[in-house]
Amino acid sequence: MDAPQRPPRPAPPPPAPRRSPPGPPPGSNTGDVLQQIMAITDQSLDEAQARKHALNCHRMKPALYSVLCEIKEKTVSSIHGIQEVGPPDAQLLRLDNMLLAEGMSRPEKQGRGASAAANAATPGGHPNEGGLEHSDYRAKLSQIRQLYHSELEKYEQACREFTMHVTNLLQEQSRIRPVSPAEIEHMVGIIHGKFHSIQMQLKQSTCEAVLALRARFLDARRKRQNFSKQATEVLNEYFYSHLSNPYPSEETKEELARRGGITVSQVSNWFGNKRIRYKKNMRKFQEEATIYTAKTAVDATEVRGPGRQASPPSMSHSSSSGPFPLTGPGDALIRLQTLACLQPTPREGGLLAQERLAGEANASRFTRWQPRQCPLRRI
DNA sequence: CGAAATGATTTAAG
DNA sequence: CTTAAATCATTTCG
Repeated sequence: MDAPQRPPRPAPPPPAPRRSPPGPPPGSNTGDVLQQIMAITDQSLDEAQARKHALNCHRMKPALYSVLCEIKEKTVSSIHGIQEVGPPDAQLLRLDNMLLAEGMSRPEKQGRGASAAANAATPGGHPNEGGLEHSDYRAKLSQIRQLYHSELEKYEQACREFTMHVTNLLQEQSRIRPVSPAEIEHMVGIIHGKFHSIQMQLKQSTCEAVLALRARFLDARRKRQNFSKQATEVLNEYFYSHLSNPYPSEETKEELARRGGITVSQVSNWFGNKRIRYKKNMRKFQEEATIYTAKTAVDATEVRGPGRQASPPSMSHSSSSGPFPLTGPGDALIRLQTLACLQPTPREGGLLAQERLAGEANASRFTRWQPRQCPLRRI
């Protein structure tokens, strides 16, 4: 069975097509070879090994090898030309950054980054919330992370296996045909590129999942809860006692936030909502206004609580509102505005009333935040 | 259950 | 950045 190397004999015809005695046209030769190659796939491993061995020992092998070398010489330039092109992976970079920021990039550690990000992303977060919601959120985040890493690991292992397989194959083939290490490396690079794109898809979908989760859990609109009585009271108190200029300064906001047990952002939100809604129709707030102005009046005249009124001296008697003691003008203000709204011809009457009031009760800024008449006006 | 109330966000302007 | 205005999503109320 061993066919030791013999000096190449003069010239036997090319590796005769074994299967076609009648001699088909030479063009079908390659087709024949292809067919055989395909057939190898179906053969058992033993057969393949045997065939390989036979091929290795074939007497024509050196000749074939040299021919292949020649062919390669001619095509090597083209191979070089196809050198890997560095794909623009700016997107990948972005995804990586995001995953890193989301605490996704470390395998099985505590979701530290995610938790921090979550806290940072909820400015209006109540101090008490966070326990239950966050555990749920973190559990789901961890689930995503786990899936992500198991998939990643799977892909990486598959990539390694496939790379090794291809490398072995090429090394095996290098006995038959010339295969340079650079070519193997090139092939490995291609394989890695393919797996890289798969990984990118994985990262992208992970990012999407995280974003969806975030949108679902961290959007405070979905988990809104009304303020406590205390907070509402504090806010309304300030609002109606500074009706002429309901724009608390930053320090005042902090004070209100502290007293109401809410955040400064929430105070700002509240005042924004309150101003616009009060302006929208003041009639609705008349009762509330009366209540709170009366309350502040009581607070201002009678020292009810020991600490209650002592701390905010700048708030209790607003210096900007002028000298009126809050209850009288405040009340009158409400009445007048209400009347103005109820006038059949609100345009003139309302403006006149408002201007007269403004003139009487100082408040040059008074008219500023109430530019429009009451929305009763329909034209 | 539907409407009102309400806190938060988005959009646009300064 | 702050704010007015519009809008959203939820909670509360009748």
